[in-house]
Amino acid sequence: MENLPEHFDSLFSVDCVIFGFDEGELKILLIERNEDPFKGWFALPGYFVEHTEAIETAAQRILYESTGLKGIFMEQFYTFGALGRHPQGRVITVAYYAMIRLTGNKEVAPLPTAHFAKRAVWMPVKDMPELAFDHSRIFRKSFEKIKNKISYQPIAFELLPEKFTLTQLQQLYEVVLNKKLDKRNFRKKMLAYDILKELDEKQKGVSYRAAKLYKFDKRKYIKNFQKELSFTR
Amino acid sequence: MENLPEHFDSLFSVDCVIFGFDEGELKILLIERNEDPFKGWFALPGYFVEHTEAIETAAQRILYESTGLKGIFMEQFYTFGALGRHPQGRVITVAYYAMIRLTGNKEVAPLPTAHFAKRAVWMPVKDMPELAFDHSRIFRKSFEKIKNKISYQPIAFELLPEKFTLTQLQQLYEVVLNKKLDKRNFRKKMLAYDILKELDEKQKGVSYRAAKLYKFDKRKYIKNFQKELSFTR
DNA sequence: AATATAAGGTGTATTTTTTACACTAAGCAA
DNA sequence: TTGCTTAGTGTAAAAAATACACCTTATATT
Repeated sequence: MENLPEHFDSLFSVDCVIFGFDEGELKILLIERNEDPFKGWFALPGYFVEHTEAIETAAQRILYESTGLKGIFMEQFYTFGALGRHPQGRVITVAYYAMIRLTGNKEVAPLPTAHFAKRAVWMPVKDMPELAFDHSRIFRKSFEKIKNKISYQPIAFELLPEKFTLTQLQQLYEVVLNKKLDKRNFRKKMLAYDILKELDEKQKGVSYRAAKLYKFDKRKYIKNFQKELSFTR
Repeated sequence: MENLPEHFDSLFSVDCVIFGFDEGELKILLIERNEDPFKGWFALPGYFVEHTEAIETAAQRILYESTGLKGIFMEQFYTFGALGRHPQGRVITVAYYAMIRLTGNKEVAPLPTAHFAKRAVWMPVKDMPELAFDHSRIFRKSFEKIKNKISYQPIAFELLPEKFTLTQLQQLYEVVLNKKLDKRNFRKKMLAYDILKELDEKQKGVSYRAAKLYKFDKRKYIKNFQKELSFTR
């Protein structure tokens, strides 16, 4: 790096908040740290960005190395750079979030090369421990973000299995928004948006009347909505 | 910085998008660069963050040095780190925006010590030239942001003089949202929110019937709204 | 076979919000 | 006094949101 003043150099990193939804619970992906500082603590999957890689690329790489999840599209939501946030010096971290379906992604583990992570776990949001560094704060901010976003963008479907019931969808909204919704109104509204495809298929393996399955219909969504959605009430 | 790998070091900077509203026009604050790269180009006020300062602090300092504006509260909205964004090497930039009233802030100029900036200008958004680095992109993203935010948060008032008419307020919404609003519906809705204080005072110096002046009433706003606003339609 | 259980699935009336739409009033200038 | 320009106002119709309760269906149990 020529012509640029040296004393401005800093380290920077990415941290990933990955949301999943399973058995009616919202979960996020954590690693247990294997290195100081905060050895033994839970933390968001994250690490330093290489000098020659794009931030998004780094986020994907680091998520893969620390949890085995590959090719997850994440959205940047905030950059944290408070002076004291890293005990060893100035580290600025760019935070990303993603919502993924747990089906097929339940087994998570760091690559053997990821010396900084001992293991990876899906942690229910309601049982969240205090996290390393300022990661608790980062998590809270990401949660605010998705809470807001789920109200007007169809991101809930990313958390559900490809085929889902309206009740599952409603439960997800209820968990994220932290409020009870009226079943009839919810269904009426959701179906009126005309972004779901009703399948000729029913739920299986339940010990009561099986519900119809639906898919999110991306084509319909794109066609119907350059306008705004509101999934909140 | 001990124990941390050296090859991760990068430079990082802040860039500021400062919005103003004057004579019915939305403007943003630019500097003309006085140094290579992009010498002679317009750019967003921005510079490198020092190793020992918080990012927000840096944003305030740099805005002050490059334009003379002091104590402006800015909100972070995105971090740009594409590999090729700075011709001299890897620079990650944290972008901030603010909306300020132009009254009393029309005269802007870099401090003599700010060698990188030749002059500062309020540029109408509609006349925006191509900017240095990826600043055009940063600007576009900030504009999306405020367009969205003005629809549900009372940030418009920050752009207006302390005392303003409803027509001025409406014009501002029309400029930002880029659509015509109905006068009666706009007023009805705005007054119904009950966040304005009607003053015993009228516009002065106009060559037609003078309009009533209003103030944004922050106390009322806080009292009335933990619910959501919608200023859009 | 009958019954119990548990969730699935549905409709309507009321209220609230949004929209569309056009004229009179006031103040200044000529 | 007249003309010009913007301020200021109301209502009806449509759309969206809300509140609310019962019957249906599949499975499990006896």
